[in-house]
Amino acid sequence: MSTRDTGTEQLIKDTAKHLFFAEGKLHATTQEIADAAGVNRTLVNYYFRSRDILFDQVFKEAQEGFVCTLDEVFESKMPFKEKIRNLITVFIKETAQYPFRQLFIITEMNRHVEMQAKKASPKKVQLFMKEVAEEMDKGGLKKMDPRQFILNLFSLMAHPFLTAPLHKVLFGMNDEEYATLMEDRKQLIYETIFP
Amino acid sequence: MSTRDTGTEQLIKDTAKHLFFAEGKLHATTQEIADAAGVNRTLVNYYFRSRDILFDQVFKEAQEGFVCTLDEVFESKMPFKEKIRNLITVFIKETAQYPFRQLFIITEMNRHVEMQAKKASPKKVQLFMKEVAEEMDKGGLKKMDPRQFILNLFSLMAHPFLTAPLHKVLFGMNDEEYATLMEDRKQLIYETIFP
DNA sequence: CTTTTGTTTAACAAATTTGTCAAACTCAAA
DNA sequence: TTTGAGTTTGACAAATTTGTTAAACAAAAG
Repeated sequence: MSTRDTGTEQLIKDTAKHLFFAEGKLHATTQEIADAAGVNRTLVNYYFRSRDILFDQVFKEAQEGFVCTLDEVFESKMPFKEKIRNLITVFIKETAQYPFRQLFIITEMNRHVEMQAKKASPKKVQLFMKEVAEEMDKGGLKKMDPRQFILNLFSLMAHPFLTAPLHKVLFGMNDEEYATLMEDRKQLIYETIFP
Repeated sequence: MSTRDTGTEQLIKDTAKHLFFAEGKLHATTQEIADAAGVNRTLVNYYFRSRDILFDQVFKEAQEGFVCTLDEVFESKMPFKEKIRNLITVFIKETAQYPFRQLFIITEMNRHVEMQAKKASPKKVQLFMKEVAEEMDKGGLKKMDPRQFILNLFSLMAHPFLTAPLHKVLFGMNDEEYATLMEDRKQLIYETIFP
């Protein structure tokens, strides 16, 4: 079966990603996705057979995209501090665009409990943890369990985006003001990690 | 209408909270809630009229419970550092029990966009921000936008619980090991905040 | 014991969401 | 222009989830 590529398949997938990751509509219906994409709902079935398959594809790509982005940073050969600064920049840029992507990954992991076991590709994580540990030995970093360091780093980067609606209310800020606050965090996180 | 109080109404509500906040089943169906509670599904309608009303009640109580817990800490008269240490202890204890509560609040806020405006009771937040600013002036705290400090604090406390399933896989840890890691974080967060 | 009132249950109806199918359509190739 | 493969659409069927009703049940009141 050849294809004419009207771009519809990609449009549906992109729209789904936008609803899930950017707007946080974690359980959007096929009708909502189709409406947002401006196409007939049936096309979701035509291109993806079922809602679940669309979800699975989006989920898979989300996970891969996330991992890829991080791998590029992790694998680059540069001094530790540079690498972290780079990570912060890249991560915050990505998260600003898709603040709910991790959330989606997490809630989907909750639904498919069975797959929690297999995925584990901890090699690169192990490698990064080793790098962190070495930096601690060198004295460039406060000594602690490297996993705690990683948790700190990702918490500081990701959480303010997840909780944006909450904090906008609490702080009485509009979208633009909050975006500025997030931009300022890049430097701040760096300074918090490296006092 | 008087009541005989068989405890069923409370049981349903508690079960819903457990599914939502502890297990992260953010969009559990009434049947799933009833099953988990071991009661007939119809009772959900008998006691709460509709699924939405149950959701709203649970959401409201979640929000109030969360705010109450924090208020007690914020309003206590004690030195700043003590207050923070107290906050960390209380918050982590609560979050360990209900790791997805904030998540629920956030995703529900996304659904009812209209109510984002009204809720704002920023008085206590303002007060706490002022307290943070004073502590910075005194030199007990690195100078920064108080909002950033608050974001840091809550990110460090909350996010590792939200992302627990993800990090258990990445670090290859079981539930117990991860719980220990979380317990250790209390002290670590304190030291990160007050270098 | 009977009645009354509140609770629980099962069967049914309504609403929502998803999946299927055939017909209509579009565009490139023959 | 005609054909044909892929695409889009609307109508319909199936599945899932929610809401309603009447009858069965349980416990306190009379």
